[in-house]
Amino acid sequence: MKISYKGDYAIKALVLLSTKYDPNNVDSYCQLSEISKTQDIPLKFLEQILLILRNAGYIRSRRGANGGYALAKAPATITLGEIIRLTDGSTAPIACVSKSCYQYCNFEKKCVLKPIWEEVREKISDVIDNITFFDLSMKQKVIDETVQNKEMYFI
Amino acid sequence: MKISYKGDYAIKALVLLSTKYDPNNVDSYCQLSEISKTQDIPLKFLEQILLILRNAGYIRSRRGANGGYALAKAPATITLGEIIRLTDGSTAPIACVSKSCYQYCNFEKKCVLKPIWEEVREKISDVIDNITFFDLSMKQKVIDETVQNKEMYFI
DNA sequence: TACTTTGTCTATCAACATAGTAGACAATAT
DNA sequence: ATATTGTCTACTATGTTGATAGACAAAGTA
Repeated sequence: MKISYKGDYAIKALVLLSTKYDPNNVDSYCQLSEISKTQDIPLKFLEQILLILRNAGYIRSRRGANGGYALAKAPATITLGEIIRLTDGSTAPIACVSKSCYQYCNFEKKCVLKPIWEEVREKISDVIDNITFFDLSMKQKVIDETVQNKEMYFI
Repeated sequence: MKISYKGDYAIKALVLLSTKYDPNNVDSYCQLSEISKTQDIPLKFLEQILLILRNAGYIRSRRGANGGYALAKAPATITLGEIIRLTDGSTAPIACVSKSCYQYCNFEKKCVLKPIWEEVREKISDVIDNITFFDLSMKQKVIDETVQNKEMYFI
């Protein structure tokens, strides 16, 4: 599994939206330009990525003044793994052991490698499918507070 | 970590050479054409891959009639991980957590993702760095015998 | 010696993926 | 009306992958 810039950017955008997630305030949107600036993501590239996330139902958007993007579902219901698969495709090391993009291979039944690739696939899934954007947003908030405190010492 | 055809072919060639490894018979070489046919690898592509393996010291070769390739070291001393890194580069999910191809990232010190990518990297290494071509060749021999026995039942 | 067999090395190439950029358009708020 | 903000499609530069081609070098054999 390699994380592309597209995937990395998608995750960072979702982490930001997760820290701002508030089901009681449905009219709060985070703008493209803000995400682009704070996460250091090329604006027009980010635009395309947010479109993918919106079309997949993870975020919703509003046009016009005071428009922007917001999470469409609770952060705890979105796993890191599903976002990676959405933006970067299969997380398996090779197509013959992929659940999402399986491709048949002639060697399959007498292959010494297949069980190994399956093990790698499972180990990766164990990590990324058990982390939600709620987990990430909580950790991000802690980091943000720590950085803010450190900066205050300099005043 | 994605295994490319190049990596897959390199591993399959080395598994074959490992099953034929015999330190007592230094004059036994396995020919390019045989590896190509039995492993279903395009001959000219395989040639380039074997060149990489030879230049890295994993195999040795002999030209001319009865020439070919043979392992240059004991299968037990070659891990799956080092061959993957040789042919496909870093096995880390992202450059900022790669040991072999590390690249600095501005976010590093306040990144919620880095520890996760490190965990993924470690889980992958746990698998591929603890498997040697001796292990693979032993399993391959068992498979070959089983397949042969099955075929004999049809006679 | 001449010839066949086998590996060596470098160049080239088509197809695809990645990481963007550009610009016309649509909706919303004031 | 107008400014603001997201939408959508097209395009492009660059690199990687998975090969293919062909001239060359060495080793064995008649």
